[in-house]
Amino acid sequence: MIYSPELRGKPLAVRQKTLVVTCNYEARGLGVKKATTVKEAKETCPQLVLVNGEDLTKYREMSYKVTALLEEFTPLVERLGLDENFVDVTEMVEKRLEERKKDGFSQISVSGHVYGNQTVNLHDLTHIRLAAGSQIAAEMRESVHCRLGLTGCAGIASNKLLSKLVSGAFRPNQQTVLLPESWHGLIASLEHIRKLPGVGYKTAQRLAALGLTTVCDLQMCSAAVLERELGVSAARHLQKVSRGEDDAPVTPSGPPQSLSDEDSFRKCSSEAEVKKKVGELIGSLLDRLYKDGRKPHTIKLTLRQVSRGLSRKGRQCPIPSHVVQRIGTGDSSIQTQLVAIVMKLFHKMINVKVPFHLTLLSVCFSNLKAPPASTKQSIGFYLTRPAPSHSNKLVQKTEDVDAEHTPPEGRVGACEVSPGENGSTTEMLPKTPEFFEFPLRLLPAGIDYDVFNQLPREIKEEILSSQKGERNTAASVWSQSSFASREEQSDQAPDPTSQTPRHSGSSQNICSLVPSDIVSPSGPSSPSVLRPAPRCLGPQHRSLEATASTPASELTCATFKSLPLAQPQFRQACVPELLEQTDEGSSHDGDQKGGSKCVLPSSVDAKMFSELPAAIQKELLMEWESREPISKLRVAVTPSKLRTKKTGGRPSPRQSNSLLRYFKPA
DNA sequence: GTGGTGTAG
DNA sequence: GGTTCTACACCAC
Repeated sequence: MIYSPELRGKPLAVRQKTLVVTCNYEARGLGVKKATTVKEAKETCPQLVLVNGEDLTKYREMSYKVTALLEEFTPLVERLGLDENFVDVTEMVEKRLEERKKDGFSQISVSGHVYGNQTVNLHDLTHIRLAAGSQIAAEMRESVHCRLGLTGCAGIASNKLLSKLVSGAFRPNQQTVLLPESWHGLIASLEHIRKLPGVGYKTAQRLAALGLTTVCDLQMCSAAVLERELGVSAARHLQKVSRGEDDAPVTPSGPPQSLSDEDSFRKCSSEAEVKKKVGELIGSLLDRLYKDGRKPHTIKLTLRQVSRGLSRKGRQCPIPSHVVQRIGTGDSSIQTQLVAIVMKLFHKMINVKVPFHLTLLSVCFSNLKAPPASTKQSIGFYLTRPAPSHSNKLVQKTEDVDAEHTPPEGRVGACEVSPGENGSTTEMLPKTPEFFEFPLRLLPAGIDYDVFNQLPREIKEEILSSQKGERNTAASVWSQSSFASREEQSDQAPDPTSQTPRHSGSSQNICSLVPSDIVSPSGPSSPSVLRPAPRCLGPQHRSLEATASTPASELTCATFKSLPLAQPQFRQACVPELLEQTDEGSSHDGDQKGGSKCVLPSSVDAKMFSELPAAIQKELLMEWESREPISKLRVAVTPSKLRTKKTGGRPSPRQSNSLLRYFKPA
């Protein structure tokens, strides 16, 4: 939608091969369902517009922008797939309540729906917390809408499970709070056990074999029976889930732990074909690794054979250190070397002297580590040449790494973990690569990697140093909140039965933010002008759903779900309008193609601005356009401890940067 | 660490 | 209940 606004209002589906993987509300209204075949979907809805969604690059990039934006509010953001995030807003809520204690919380009210239409008791501190959480969720949704042009739902509740379940109660682009008294009604509204998070097809089958098909069945089932079938751990977990209990913390996701690429096909039965396909997969992965900035130390090949049905098998091995070193340097031989390694793995699984028939190949890089400082590349590399395109098989000669170079200290948020409240661990997390190897997702929201890489060094440094020391927040055990994701639930939640709330721990505030679907419905489509983002848009143009839910005695937040469709074009498309919309400061004639007027903020040095690359000019205009409404939403995060379950932990958050400073007249 | 399975979006 | 592209968690070894 963002890329192709002319499609707005039309039934649209995203396909991968022969499958419809998702569709917009217009398509759903005409009977199209997810996970059906393209053929069926076309029969159901002949006017259905199909777009190819096999390449996830744009979705992934937009997805990380949403996560990064939410991380500006708090670092406690956990990703769930590409379009959902849990956000623990407990601390934010506490801070807000502290600030408003004086006036008796008179400004606190619920934003959005209350699940089951339950009455909010503003004398009940738990209700007040959840209400505050809902206001925060609304601000997050607004920010995502303004800055990224996405709409979505959110659910606010006291744990991740409930916030996720309640986030889909009202859709699209709405949010719902779950008060503790209504948890049972929400759980009971799930018509089938399969709707419980964590219960997939296989588990549902096993449970059905025990005669369990509803959540109520699960609640009533004897622990012994369940444990015999699923094992103690899974059984206990499942029974807790069936009671709305979830004590899992919101664990900041950080960058992905692995990067993989796969392709499925009808038939691949020769070694040469395999080698070719593997080369393509590795090529695109090298591009992603390059942007990521980390280096993989393990590689894995997975394949699917017709003879073995749908099951896959794989082999992995460490990547030799001399090969690791060359990854990301633009070394043109690296692809060949990696293909050779993967082909060895292939031969471990397949005897090529016997006919074989593959239907899928997947390559996965894992054990990703930040490169040692000595492998840094010179800044000239980034300023003078485009990133090597391995997938296009361009041969790029890389300059040699500058072994002497030392990264600027603390530039990008080397994240240091101080002892927890209990005095436990002190762990030094790895520092991120240097600024010119800046991982995409560590950039401030709203700044594109490619554009960033074109910036002069001083500006890069300023952007990065302005983030220094801004992150690191404690996830206190007793208070967490999350934003949950969208759910495949009916548009209207059934009337819940009020029950005694279940507590899973101490108070938590969790928001899940789930960017909603592809496009927005009602807006008139403008033919030649792409509709830009944020505050230029009325609510009718895009949809953003945010939900907040509160379980038992805690505060939880909501989930955002969105379906990012293409971003770059969106940004570019924004520019023409933004040029006319900027209302602050003096104006200068822009040198944009078409001679459109460009109005710059008064503090900007027009000459310096005009000397910047066009892409950067556009980026800055976007930034200025979005700055004002954003700033008032930003919530300060108290520096503190950050607990992560993952090894790497991550340096931190982004903050919009004051690029404006660079354009002040001397 | 490795390999397989299950889940989720 | 097999269909796509990822990513991750868990379990056994």
